[in-house]
Amino acid sequence: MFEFKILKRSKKSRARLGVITTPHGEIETPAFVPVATRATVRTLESDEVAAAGSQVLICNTYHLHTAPGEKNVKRAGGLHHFMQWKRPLMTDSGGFQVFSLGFGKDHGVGKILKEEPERRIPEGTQPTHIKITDDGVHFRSPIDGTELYLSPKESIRIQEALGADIMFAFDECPSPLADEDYLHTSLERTHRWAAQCLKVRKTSQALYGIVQGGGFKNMRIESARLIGALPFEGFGVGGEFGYDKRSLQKMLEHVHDELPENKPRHVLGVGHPEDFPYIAGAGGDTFDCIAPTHYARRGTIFTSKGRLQIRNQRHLTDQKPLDPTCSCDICKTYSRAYISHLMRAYELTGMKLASYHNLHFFNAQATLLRKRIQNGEI
RNA sequence: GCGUCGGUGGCAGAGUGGUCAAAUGCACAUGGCUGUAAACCAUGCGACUUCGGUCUACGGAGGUUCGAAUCCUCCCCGGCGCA
Repeated sequence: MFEFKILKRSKKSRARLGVITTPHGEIETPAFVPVATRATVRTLESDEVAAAGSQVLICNTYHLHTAPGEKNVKRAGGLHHFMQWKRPLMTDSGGFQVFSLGFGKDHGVGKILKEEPERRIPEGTQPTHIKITDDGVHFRSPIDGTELYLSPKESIRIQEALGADIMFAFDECPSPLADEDYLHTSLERTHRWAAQCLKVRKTSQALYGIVQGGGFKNMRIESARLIGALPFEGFGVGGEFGYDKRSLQKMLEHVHDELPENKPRHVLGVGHPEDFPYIAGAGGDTFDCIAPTHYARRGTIFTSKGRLQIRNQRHLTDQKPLDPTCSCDICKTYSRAYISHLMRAYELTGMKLASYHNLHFFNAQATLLRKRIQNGEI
């Protein structure tokens, strides 16, 4: 059972309000999707993640395959039961790890660049620690060196064992440093893999195809047409899109214009609070980002007035909540002084309180986003 | 009182004649982080600067030396031991 209903289309933009129905309930879209890589939104219990307003999480095939292994997850009754999360779940395919553990690690870059690089990765180059072939990817765990192989078939097999409501096709998330020829070859491979994923699937779990194409409009459009024509239940848009928010927005618009409009679109790995309006405005329905929890553990608090480095000494005497306008349990209960103290003392509770607040903030921003679309503001 | 060891930047702690504005760690500050390799990474951290340097600093005061955080003398302070 998988369904996407569009409740309202914006007259101002490509934004739409919708509901995705899954075996584990509904997702009001546009929705923010917290990242639970290893079957946990770090530092938080599943019911806390739900209490913070999260509708759906995305777990990771590569990491769960590494530990504890899909067999153990299946034995535990599947991901939902394993982590005691009762709402919808997605699993990312491991395609991002092709980048993050490959060229990303080699060059110390994330998938988003700020400016044009001096050198680009030519076609035919292999990352240092992993090997990308026509059929799949040979990984080596950066933690213990364990060898690991993922392919469309393997990824789908694992994702089916994990049992999330929504799976993603196995792709290559290309490095933002890849040159045009590299991207062409990679895109072709990702397209071939997409068809293979569809072919080998055995369950009724929804499967999203992934559009790539880097910062090249023609490749993005080509990819969107090709992937969009395949019988996926929805679509992910991955990789990088250029050097600024504006080009990201434009590229999303081009891609979404080519995708079937009655199916949900997920923007992979993008979603700082300031990104929400244009992601939705470009026609995105769901989007995930590690930012709330990732930043929280480093002391960066997201607030209605921007970011806050809670570890700074000055907060030690500040009795205000993290965000005076926030309605979360943390802001109702604890002061900046307390959380600053905990973070400075490396107390785990500090990371947890910060994570909860940030997560709540992101979810609240998504709620606000829906309201604004409803009101015709976006 | 005698003996002995020691007093170095916000803290801890290297250095024991020039290559020392002084290792390293912590603390602090700034920047980065967008499908989690990440409770992480990078930079700065005496003052002034035309960024080439200049000045002030290693308990205090003198001294030796071309040159002292480093050697000598006295003083102050602390640990330990003996009275």
